[in-house]
Amino acid sequence: MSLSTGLSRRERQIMDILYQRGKAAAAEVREAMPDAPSYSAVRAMLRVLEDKGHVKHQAEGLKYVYVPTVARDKAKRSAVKHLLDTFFKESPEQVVAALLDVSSTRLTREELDRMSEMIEKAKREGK
Amino acid sequence: MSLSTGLSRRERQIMDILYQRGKAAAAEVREAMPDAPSYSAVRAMLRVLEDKGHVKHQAEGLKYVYVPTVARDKAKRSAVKHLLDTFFKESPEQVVAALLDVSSTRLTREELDRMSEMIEKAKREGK
DNA sequence: TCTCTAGTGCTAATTTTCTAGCATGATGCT
DNA sequence: AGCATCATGCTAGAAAATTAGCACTAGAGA
Repeated sequence: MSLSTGLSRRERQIMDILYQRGKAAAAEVREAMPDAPSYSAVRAMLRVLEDKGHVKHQAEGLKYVYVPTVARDKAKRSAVKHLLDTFFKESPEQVVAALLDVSSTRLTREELDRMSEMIEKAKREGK
Repeated sequence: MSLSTGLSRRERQIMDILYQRGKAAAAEVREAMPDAPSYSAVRAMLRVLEDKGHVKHQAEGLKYVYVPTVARDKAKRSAVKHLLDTFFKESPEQVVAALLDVSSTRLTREELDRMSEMIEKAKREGK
């Protein structure tokens, strides 16, 4: 089942954090969670996620570090798809508007240039 | 609490559907749900969502039609923000790459042009 | 060595989510 | 009128998620 519809509330929070950071130990995950529950609770949920196959762990030094099993890229793609389906079905180009809107202060000239270039490339290829 | 982190699995599914369609009756919501549960179950969840303040209902003809309380625009914006935080923190321009990738077949020349135009505008203004 | 700290595994119990089912009222048809 | 259909409100119970707590091990320092 898809990440966006198959996970419980807490599980989703945890997966989001793991995708943000790439990997994280239980304590780290806990700190990043909204309304953080107990450390035990977080560990238990990580174990459940591991049972379900959504994360795996590696021993790193003395502690466990958790990593999503489905590659960041794949998850990213399906997140974008889900966003499109939910909010931008009629007008995908509006994603760009939203992007400019949400992160206006952060976008540098270089980033904007790279965006232009990608679109120009798509035009050339699509033609 | 934010839509993306505050809702249970089923509640989130329902909200997604309502945002997709703008509004929907219980039966409609049910049909659109993955692993659709019983009709009663859906109605119960809509009631809970209404208690929590996430949706409201209007009588339309004989039946109830449910609508999200937070405006589509606001929800859209926060969904984009969440996507950025989770997957595109370092390189927001990659959203465009993902967009082109995911929906490559669907994008028309006109849509690409509009995207270009938005970016050019941002460049002019940001300069 | 003894003790403190920081990890782990496990489990029981609470809370929330999720579900089905029943009773009721309105509409439309024969 | 009598009946089928489709809507609603409500509630009890099952299932899943969420949580805390206890027992244990390894390493560091006095």
